[in-house]
Amino acid sequence: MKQQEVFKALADPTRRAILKRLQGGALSAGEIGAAFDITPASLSHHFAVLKHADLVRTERQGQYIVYSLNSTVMEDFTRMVLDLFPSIGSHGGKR
Amino acid sequence: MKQQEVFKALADPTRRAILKRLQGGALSAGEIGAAFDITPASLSHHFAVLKHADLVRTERQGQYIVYSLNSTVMEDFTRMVLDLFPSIGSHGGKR
DNA sequence: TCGATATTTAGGCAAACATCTAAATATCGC
DNA sequence: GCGATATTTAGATGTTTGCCTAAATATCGA
Repeated sequence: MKQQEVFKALADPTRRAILKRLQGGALSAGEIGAAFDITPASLSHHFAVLKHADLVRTERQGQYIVYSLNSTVMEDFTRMVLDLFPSIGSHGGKR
Repeated sequence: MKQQEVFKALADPTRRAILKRLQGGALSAGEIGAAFDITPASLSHHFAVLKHADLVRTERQGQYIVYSLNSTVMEDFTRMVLDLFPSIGSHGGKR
């Protein structure tokens, strides 16, 4: 995991909201963008950051490009946070 | 918890290293800074960011200013990450 | 193939950020 | 109180970030 890239990616509220939206399942760039008041170009920039951090995956489906979460990196990140903040480490555990 | 402030604070590797160092217990600004190759002024800036995010507490002890972790906010943050990335948590529900 | 739709890339700009030096503030030991 | 030590504040500088508009690329449907 590119730890630094992941932290930087998560530092922006729009990108966190994108990840939240993707929790319900894969969505095209346009479907994601409908919830945000920024231009498609700016959205695309955010997608690039998330992709560079390996937090999302893309797949072209015809006319659309579909984004989905990369749960592997997200799990790695969660574990890393638990390591940085071990006070809560007993919480829940792994599955 | 000031969620955005916490994410921004954690986006910098020096600040994450500071938090790591504090896991062993409270340390003065100088003791923390000994591990980093930046000026005391820059260190102080990082402390200010961490403090603004409520991740650390300060207490003057005579000549020194002693920093310690604020475990409450760190636990809140960890829970929030588990909520953002529910795949690993045992309690993915909202709060 | 043409025109419409979806998305990214390129280029530019203002705001935010990390760092530095210099100066200010606070406390200690003498 | 004075000088030394510890830390913060102020001001400046170069870099990064996030957003925009305009243009490019890819795919679809007729």
